[in-house]
Amino acid sequence: MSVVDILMERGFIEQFTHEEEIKELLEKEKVTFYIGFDPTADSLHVGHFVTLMAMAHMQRAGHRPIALIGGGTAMIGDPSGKTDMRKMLTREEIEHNARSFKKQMEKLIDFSDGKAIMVNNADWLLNLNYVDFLRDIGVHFSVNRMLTAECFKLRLERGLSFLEFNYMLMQGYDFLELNRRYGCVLQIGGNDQWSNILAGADLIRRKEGKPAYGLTLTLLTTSEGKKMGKTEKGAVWLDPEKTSPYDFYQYWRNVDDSDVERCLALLTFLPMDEVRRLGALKDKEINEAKKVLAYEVTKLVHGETEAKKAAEAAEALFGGGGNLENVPTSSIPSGLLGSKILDVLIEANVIPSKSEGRRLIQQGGLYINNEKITDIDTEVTESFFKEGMMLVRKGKKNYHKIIIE
RNA sequence: GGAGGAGUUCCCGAGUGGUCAAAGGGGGCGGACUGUAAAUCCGUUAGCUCAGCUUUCGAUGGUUCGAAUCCAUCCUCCUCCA
Repeated sequence: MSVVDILMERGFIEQFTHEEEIKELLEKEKVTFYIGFDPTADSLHVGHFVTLMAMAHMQRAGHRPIALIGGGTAMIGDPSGKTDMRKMLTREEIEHNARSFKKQMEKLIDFSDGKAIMVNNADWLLNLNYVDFLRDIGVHFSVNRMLTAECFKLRLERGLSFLEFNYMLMQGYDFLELNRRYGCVLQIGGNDQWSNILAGADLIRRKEGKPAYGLTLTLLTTSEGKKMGKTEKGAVWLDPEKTSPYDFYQYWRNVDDSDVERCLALLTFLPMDEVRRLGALKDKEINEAKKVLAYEVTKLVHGETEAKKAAEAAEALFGGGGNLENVPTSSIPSGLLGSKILDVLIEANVIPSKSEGRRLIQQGGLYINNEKITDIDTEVTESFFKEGMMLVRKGKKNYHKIIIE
């Protein structure tokens, strides 16, 4: 079975520039391909994770991935599908973010012995000479054609600066540069990158007279078409400091029934037979599939130890009994004993404001040690702490363990 | 460069001197129902010492007993003309 078959079976691929040729190429040769990452945050999120998985599948099949950090292009900002212009980042921020990305990628991608490469397009983009670039690259781009590209459509209505309009040339040039430097012949990206990928492949064909290909990956969306990986707290990050392994686990534990199979296929390495079996479970049964999904994805991102801890904590809280050791914990200074419950919860970061806490209690959503709190003026005394800890439940499934420092 | 228009609470979007912490929708949160799911229904959604008070409608000043609403300046964005 070729990688393409694997990727297709698992539902990764959205479109190809040249379907048959790509299949043949990937079967016969070891190919160098690239995927771009915008270093606009200091961590990757679950949206990137699909891409990482595709990259990992490719590498396992013997191909060589290039992770391209868009240090140069981030200074421009990709207008595709965005309604707003992107804020500009400093070089220091970009470099910091790139370092974080690599650490996260190493969980899935083997960078040893040049089996995968990370490069930053700032290396060639930042020193370009404007006129040379226009004469060399600019000539090959037809504005008429660019204007018809899907990715500019929205922005043509809402406004597009010349700066951002150039993004496509930059990305196209990246592909050309990678082709020249590393023999990279394939670009992979999210489906929103289609126009940009085409631009690059075309450019290589024109400049070098050599074939170049592209393919796009499905964007991780729910069955309703909404982007996945968004929570009330924002994106679901791969960085444990930004999204704790427990929260990360819970996110996948709680996906919609209808998304389970898709997620298992895209986000784990489980064999497809198993994926289909789990995805076919009905009603209560599918909870088993969700546990597998949560465990597997957490294991890939945070490692086996963390995944086990998260699963144990969830089991203890929701399955009843068990070990509460790994439940998310915050601590309060002992001086707070005797204070009102709201002050304690604020200190422990369970609630963002007292107003919200008050509302929570009034609506009957706050439990301490599984007893509903009805009095706003409840004082937290030592008797609330069993074996040194107090279990707070906010709403139906939000647990916090509070200990005294 | 010229002429118009716009900037509202997490998002979209009403509001054009007091009854506005600001309609409506989305999202979020809480509750009911459940399977730690979805759908549905109900409540709620600036902060605080919650009776009351304080800060909020691009920014800064001003008019007024009183401004998101009027005036001035500035910033940002959009449209048309060049």
